[in-house]
Amino acid sequence: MGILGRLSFKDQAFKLREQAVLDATTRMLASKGFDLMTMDDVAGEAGISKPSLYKHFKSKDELATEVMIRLLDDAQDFLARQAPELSPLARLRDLLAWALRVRLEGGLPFLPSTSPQVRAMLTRSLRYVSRAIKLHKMLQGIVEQAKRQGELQADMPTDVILYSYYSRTCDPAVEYLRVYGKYPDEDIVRHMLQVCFDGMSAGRRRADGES
Amino acid sequence: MGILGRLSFKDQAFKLREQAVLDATTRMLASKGFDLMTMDDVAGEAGISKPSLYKHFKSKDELATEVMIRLLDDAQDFLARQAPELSPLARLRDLLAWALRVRLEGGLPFLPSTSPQVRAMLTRSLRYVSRAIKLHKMLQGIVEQAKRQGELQADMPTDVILYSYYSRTCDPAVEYLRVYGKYPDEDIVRHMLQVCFDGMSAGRRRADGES
DNA sequence: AACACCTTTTACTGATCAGTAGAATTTTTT
DNA sequence: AAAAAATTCTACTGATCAGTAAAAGGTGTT
Repeated sequence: MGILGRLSFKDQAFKLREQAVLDATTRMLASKGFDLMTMDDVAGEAGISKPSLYKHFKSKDELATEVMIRLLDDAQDFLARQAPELSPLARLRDLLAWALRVRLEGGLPFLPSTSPQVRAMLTRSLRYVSRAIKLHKMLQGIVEQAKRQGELQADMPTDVILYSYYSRTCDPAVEYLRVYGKYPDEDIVRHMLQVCFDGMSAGRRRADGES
Repeated sequence: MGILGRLSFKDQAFKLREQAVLDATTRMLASKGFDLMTMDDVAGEAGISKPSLYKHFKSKDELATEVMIRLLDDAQDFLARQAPELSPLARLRDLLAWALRVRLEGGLPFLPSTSPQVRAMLTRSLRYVSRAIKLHKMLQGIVEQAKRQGELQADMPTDVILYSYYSRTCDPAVEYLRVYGKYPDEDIVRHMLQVCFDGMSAGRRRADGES
């Protein structure tokens, strides 16, 4: 009777619509933030009705959480696809550049720095937390490698480096540079990377790819 | 008839209560953020009733704006009181350390990085904006001085430095270092300053007070 | 002690918004 | 083309919360 075929076909269409909803949510979260984003907004932006939206995600929290999970998965993918000959520092630079470009293209900040309730919401999701931990451990490994190879300051605790690194992905300086500084996107990425890795003080030379 | 005396006495009590309200709002904003903070919260925290609260501030927006204005005034005061023999870079370090300590003591992040609507609310307030501009110009002068004296990277645009500097005052790394890293406050301040001015990369020596 | 002023309490309005129910309509399948 | 499925539309519920009104209760002033 082709039941399996029919179901999988429906499922495919369903999944496509689901991705469209996630895309719409990403745009809305980036532009209005979680609190000001309404489910009517999302439904309108995705081109479906609110009741249909609830067929996909059973609450606003779940919807936002899934968006963040997809973002973490994308980051994980990016890391996995990096050229293996890159030095640890180059990998970190590369990932941060990717995250900043995602944001500049209307994507989301990576980290739920925004508000306490959003952070609480995410930490309630096991699926989110397990992915965050996995990514964290991966980056921890890279940072420690970079320290051993003399690319990062060895006397700076790894978690200090990592938390600062994460914070750069949601750094408000990005928006200020775009809105008030009127820099093109690539300049913004370049400057953010330089400030992140080299700081503001004078008297420094970039060590780039000295593997 | 002592009318002036009576009025000024009442006024004094009124102003005292007003400061208490601002303190309470600061705490609530720091803990729950603007959206989750209710006027009942603030009234309760300040120990007065909601209608009394509205005798002081005619809306939630105005209340939050006044808190931010007071914060900018405090920053301005801090700058004005700095020892004049400090080098420009030392002044910047000093001010950032102050801002971070304010936050660690339960104060507010300096910058409305939090949400688009909060930023919009603030930019609608002339009193806020004029203070922000004044502080910005002051810091701009200090940064340019520091660049001329070779303390900051001269080839980095001043606005890039400034926006990154502002962002450090509301950097979520602070909270991560406290909650997950369990560092004492002074270590957090020290690490934040080091990351801000020297970056993460290796091969750098601190130039501290080389005026 | 009487008065005037402020504050509190209680209770309300009106708006917004998450989430849902059920009828009408479109699309897909056969 | 008819049947079956999903989707959309309209309208609703219930909760939250900013902001307000008006009566009741304090507090200090004279």
